Amino acid sequence: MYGQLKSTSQLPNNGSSIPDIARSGQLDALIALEQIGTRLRFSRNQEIYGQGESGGYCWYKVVSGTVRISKLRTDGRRHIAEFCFSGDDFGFESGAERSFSAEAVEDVTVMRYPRAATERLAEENPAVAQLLRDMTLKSLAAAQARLMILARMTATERVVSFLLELSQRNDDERCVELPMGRCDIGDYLGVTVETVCRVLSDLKRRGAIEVDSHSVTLLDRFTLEAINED
Amino acid sequence: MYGQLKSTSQLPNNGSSIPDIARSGQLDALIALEQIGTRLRFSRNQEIYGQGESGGYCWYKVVSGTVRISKLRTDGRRHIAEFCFSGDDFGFESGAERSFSAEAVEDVTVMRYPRAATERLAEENPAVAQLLRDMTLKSLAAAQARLMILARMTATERVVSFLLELSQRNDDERCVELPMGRCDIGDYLGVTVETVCRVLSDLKRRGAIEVDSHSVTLLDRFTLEAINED
DNA sequence: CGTTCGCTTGATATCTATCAAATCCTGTGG
DNA sequence: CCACAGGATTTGATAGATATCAAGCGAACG
Repeated sequence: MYGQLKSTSQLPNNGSSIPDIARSGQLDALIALEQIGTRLRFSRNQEIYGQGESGGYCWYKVVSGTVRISKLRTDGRRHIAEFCFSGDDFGFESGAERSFSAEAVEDVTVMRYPRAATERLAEENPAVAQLLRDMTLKSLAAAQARLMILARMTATERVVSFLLELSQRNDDERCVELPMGRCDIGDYLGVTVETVCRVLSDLKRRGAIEVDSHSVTLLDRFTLEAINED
Repeated sequence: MYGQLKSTSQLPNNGSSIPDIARSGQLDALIALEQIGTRLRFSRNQEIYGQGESGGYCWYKVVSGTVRISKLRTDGRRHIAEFCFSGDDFGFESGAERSFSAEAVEDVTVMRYPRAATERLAEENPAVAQLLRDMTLKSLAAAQARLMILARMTATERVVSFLLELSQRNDDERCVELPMGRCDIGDYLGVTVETVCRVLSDLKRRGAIEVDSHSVTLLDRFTLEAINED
């Protein structure tokens, strides 16, 4: 669906033609970015990049599959900062050293973009620069929304907000795929695996959802929205 | 210390001189941004902008004082996403509508920058664009670090990480000023006021800190760092 | 001087983590 | 195709942490 686009004619990669590129819009910006990317495949649980790795020198886009961005603390506690699905960008970091690691939740294909080339492109093409800013802003908004959830919500509210979030990213509003395990969900929501299971079972008992190992069907959206209110 | 700079000669605001501005570096980018800002004052608890307000059309920088970025849920629970001290930028949002409000914790002076002019500047001057991206990236990193804290840490760990965070932003490493109330701290850390008090009292009993209503002295940094480990 | 608001402490209730065990999947090899 | 091993999921019992409710204290302010 995604991947390396072939329409190269009007987009020379050398930096000598600023005026040409500067006039292109968001779409051309996207195409220009595609040009400098490499397509990569990772299998289940394989590491895409590791915490502490020196390579803050690129960023990524999920082509297909699911990626988790996580951090392991010295005491063994793990936190998942984000799940990335196809179309999502990840791997932006300010420092040179990665403070998170990225792993494939299931078999995954990603595009990797070198940072230097991206910066160059951004310098030449304001539309690219704005695109990058928008991507970062979007990530920021998502992180802040999650701050709210983790700060104050109960386990049930967290799980429900997670299910509703996933359902909004889906074509099918009723059936939510869960490519990640219960443990991943727990580490994402800041609760234990057991709590995730108990909440799911409880929602099932109440008739709000149907649970399967790798998918959930939202039966009573009204109840779920009520739990999630706001 | 901050404020509207006076050295205007080489920085015309009309958009007709791209080459001139395009060659300037980060410092000039900062100066260029200062040019388009307005200085404003707010008194304690006064609203700088409100949740739901249409004006995502500007962003701000704290000149002096402390600002809190918060969100009020329909059920009355409040969450503070961020405290901003002098030098900090705030108010970046992707949507047109504000999803958070900003209020003065104490008497505060800020610079306000209109978004349209900023965007124009970013389009003309790649250094400005990169500066904006870096600011956003910095906010993102801060938000993700806090995600970790809120997701998995105990009340004591949260309070200690808060104190250490504040002390790092201070000149005086030992004495931490607390311009915000205990309730604000609780809403920032995702715990109740009572819990904040209890943790502070406990740390005091253990000899790790000295507590005053509006300041804390870090007596035993070793113990504090140990609690905060990682 | 009294009022009010913010801070602190205590008692209890509630929620979630932890520990333990049973059951269900999934992939593998026969 | 089936049996089996190992991990993931689910459920139960209990302990621990924090919220909630309640009351006392203290400082700022009219």
